Amino acid sequence: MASQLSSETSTTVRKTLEFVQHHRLAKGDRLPSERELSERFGVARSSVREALAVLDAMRITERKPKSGIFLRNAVEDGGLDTLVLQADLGLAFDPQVTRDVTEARIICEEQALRLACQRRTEADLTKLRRLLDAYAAIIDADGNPSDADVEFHLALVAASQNRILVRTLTPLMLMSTTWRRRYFDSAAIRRRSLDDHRAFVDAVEARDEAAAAALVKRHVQTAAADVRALAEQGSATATNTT
Amino acid sequence: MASQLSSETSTTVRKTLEFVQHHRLAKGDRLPSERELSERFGVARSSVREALAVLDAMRITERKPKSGIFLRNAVEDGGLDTLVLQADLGLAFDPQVTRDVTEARIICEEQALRLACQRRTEADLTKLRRLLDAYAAIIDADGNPSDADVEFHLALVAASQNRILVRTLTPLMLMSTTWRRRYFDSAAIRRRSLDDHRAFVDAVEARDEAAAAALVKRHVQTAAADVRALAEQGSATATNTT
DNA sequence: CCTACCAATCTGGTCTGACCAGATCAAGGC
DNA sequence: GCCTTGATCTGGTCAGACCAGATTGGTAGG
Repeated sequence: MASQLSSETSTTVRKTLEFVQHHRLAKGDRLPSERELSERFGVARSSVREALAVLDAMRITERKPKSGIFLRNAVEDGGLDTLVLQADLGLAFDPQVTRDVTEARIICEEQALRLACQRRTEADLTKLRRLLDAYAAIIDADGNPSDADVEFHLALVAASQNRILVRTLTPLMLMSTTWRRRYFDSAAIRRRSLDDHRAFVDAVEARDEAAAAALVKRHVQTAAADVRALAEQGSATATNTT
Repeated sequence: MASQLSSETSTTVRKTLEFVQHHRLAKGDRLPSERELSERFGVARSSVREALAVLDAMRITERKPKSGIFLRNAVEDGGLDTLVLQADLGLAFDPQVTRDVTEARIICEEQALRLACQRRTEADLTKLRRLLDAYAAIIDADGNPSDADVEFHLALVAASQNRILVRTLTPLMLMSTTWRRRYFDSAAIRRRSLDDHRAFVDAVEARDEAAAAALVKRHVQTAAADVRALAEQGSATATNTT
């Protein structure tokens, strides 16, 4: 969640998170008052309050009436939405986080694919083929397929007929793909990714659970390793991707 | 996420969701203007705007400047946070949703427990034993252990050393437990739940993956079945739990 | 010197009203 | 009938105000 908020609210959320990180605030610490934040950020208190409502809803902060604003979870310890928000904002990540995301994605996607093999409908297959074509069209036009990649993976999971799994994997996918946007710069990788996707659909169509499970494991792990290599390479010159 | 928002914001969020449901609004539909909502709900526009900021962040609505407020996802199609929010607000649920949540929980918790068997530390075991005692104390005092239940399950998952899995399961746990609050009214169920929890810790300590996996599957499925029975029983008199 | 109490101050919660600029739409001119 | 145009509506943002409870610092009493 938490993309494309109104500009002012979005920037205020960002500034607040940066404030927390910069001042090394931890769980339970108190933030400056709304009035001070509004002055510090150069926006009206109402704008600060909108940002705080978002942070509150994300369980990052807690506003105690007549008392103050307290950190509920450190930014590093927030919910998945917080992480997606951080990825959107281009903030840096603990390498451990990317490893955990990869592991979680493999767990959920593998089981989802197994279910998909059992339950996929003809409509699912049709949709997947269509997304496959769209994906191919994008890379033929030399575009960045990161959004199409998310859409495809989620459609694959949706074939499990479990909408909760889709919603669970959505933030994980969004995070990975934010990181992978640069990664898709390589034409070879785009092509390999498309081949993998085709193999997914074939396995699901053939109801071959074992093949699907093995494929997704390799696909995600390979991609994650490539991203990690790219990140380490990049971190020689820059600490984060802002 | 999205519990314990400030009272006004929370109720306004609720009213807005109810408005959407009541008027059968679908994706892309337009909501009344902020000014009209504020009048309709009897609160100031600033309060409406705070609620809309939350709904925006949850990707439920989209505010197009100078144009209007549009539904991005139908309430039924929102993210996990939306569902947790709905559960918090006591709104009704599609039975399919509870089934999907159960399935997703089993998938994630089973794999998390397997990892926990491999990676659990002494500190994890100490914490789990402590939570077990706290749980026992609560049911001895005839209290409702739903919060302790969430805490225990999440600690169990945390022993997998994968923080993303914890965050992924958090909303699923929160949802289940909101539903299960009534369910814990039965002393027999509270006792059985405690026994299950003890067995979890024993299996993780013994690093017995197969036992842990089987246990969690049975535990979650049994609980879900009981809740479903309770819900069907309750729905004879009331459609939802408001 | 320490404690207990009280008032000034600070804080979040909420409301009112205002201005801006772009989107929308209906009325009027061609 | 089509296009222009201006009134109107919308979200975005701001300033300032009041409330009531939490906090706190200083003072009076022990």
